Amino acid sequence: MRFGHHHRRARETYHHGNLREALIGAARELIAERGPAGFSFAEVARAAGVSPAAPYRHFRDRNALVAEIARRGFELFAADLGYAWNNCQPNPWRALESCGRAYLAFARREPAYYAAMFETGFALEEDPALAAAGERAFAIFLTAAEALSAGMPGAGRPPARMIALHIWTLSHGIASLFVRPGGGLWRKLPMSPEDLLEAGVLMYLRALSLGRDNRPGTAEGGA
Amino acid sequence: MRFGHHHRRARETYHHGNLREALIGAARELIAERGPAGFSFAEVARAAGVSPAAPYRHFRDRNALVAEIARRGFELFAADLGYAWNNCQPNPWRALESCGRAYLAFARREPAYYAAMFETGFALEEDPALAAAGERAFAIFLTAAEALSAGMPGAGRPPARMIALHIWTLSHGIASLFVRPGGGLWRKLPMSPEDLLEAGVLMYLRALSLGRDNRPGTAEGGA
DNA sequence: TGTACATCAGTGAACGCGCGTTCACTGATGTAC
DNA sequence: TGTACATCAGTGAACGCGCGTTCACTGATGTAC
Repeated sequence: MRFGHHHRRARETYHHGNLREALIGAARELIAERGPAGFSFAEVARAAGVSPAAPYRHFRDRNALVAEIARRGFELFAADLGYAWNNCQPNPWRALESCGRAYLAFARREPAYYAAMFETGFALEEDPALAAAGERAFAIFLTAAEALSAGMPGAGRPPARMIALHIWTLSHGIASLFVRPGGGLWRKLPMSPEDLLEAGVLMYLRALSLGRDNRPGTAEGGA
Repeated sequence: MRFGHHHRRARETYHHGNLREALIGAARELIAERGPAGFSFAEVARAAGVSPAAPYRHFRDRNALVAEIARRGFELFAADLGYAWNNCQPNPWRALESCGRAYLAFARREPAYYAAMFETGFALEEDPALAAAGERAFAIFLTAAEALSAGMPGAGRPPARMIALHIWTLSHGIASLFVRPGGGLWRKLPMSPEDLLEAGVLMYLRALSLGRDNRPGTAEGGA
């Protein structure tokens, strides 16, 4: 416990000293390269320069390792979103849109975390720590939506939770299809994902600033 | 070529007679159960009751099989969307929203196709047939958006392609997070995915039926 | 400051297993005559 | 209608490989005295 609890340089000594972190780092690189299903437990041990039995001292199995990465991803994501929200500055709708942009930025900047969080098909509900971290991230969107909602005309306004869900899911759809390389089917997007998102959020919020009376389709004889 | 080209009952004979289809069927079941990465080429052969070498007569490798399933998925998806659009009846915005609903319905009804299409992390741009099938599906959204756009006030109206992208990505985000079991982190959704989507589309189209002057944030002193 | 000891992170050898892929083969099918 | 033949879908045995997991072990660390 003197200074850092272990040698910094690690390796060269029998004990690694920081294997848990090294495993997570190696797994992140492998996920970024080949996706969350693209590597084995043995491989991540090899990448960390350690025997195939060593990881069992730190993670029950491969899934536990990926789940831990997803958990950290959500923590980091929540921090990013909090920063983007920026205490509701300069105004509520800019702050909310900024959260959407942070979603895209995160998908671009942290492909490994993003993949672990959203592309594993996990039974996430069974991991309370992971679910809680996810909740914390979503809570930022909710806070932003509440701040926005508070200054809007009441009639026909959806609940803040729904507003948060709309912006979240729109951001998620754009990130999944146009930011992540896997969704790269749609390369011919005639604008940046950020512009697509901004335009969508702008439209959405424009409607939000109105009462309920203005239904679409009126001009076309909507049912 | 007399009637069906081969025996119906198949097996019991040396030649399978319809192995290609049988492999696709077996793979679809395995994907639905365990995800697009959750089975081996040998396993799908076993499921089809055939030796592990047999699939090589029909697919170059596992990826080619999954790609073929994705391709068929997009064809089926395009058909569903066409049906949902229903020739712009009863009116343009209902028709477009109906396409969004079809997106959710497809994700729910065809988990295997959906997973093969969107959850493989494929290098899809390298498979022209697959890319073309994806384009055909998106084209329905585009047609629906164009029909809608044609009857709207021109000022501040985004291009039809952008409208189509907004509804597509919103539908995709909701389907990925709330319809697919893997996204099941968010089980506490206080409404059905369909209602969430409908509300979002409604908001969006409400803004669409206005001119550009009504910017959000006006009441809050938007920048 | 020095020694004995408990702890536990990492070792390396071992196991059985299923996978991907190849190969020469076999036998059912359809067709030419 | 019958026979010979070309085709090619499916066989099954074989290969080397890496994986997941276990186990008794080893040796570095920190601590009690």
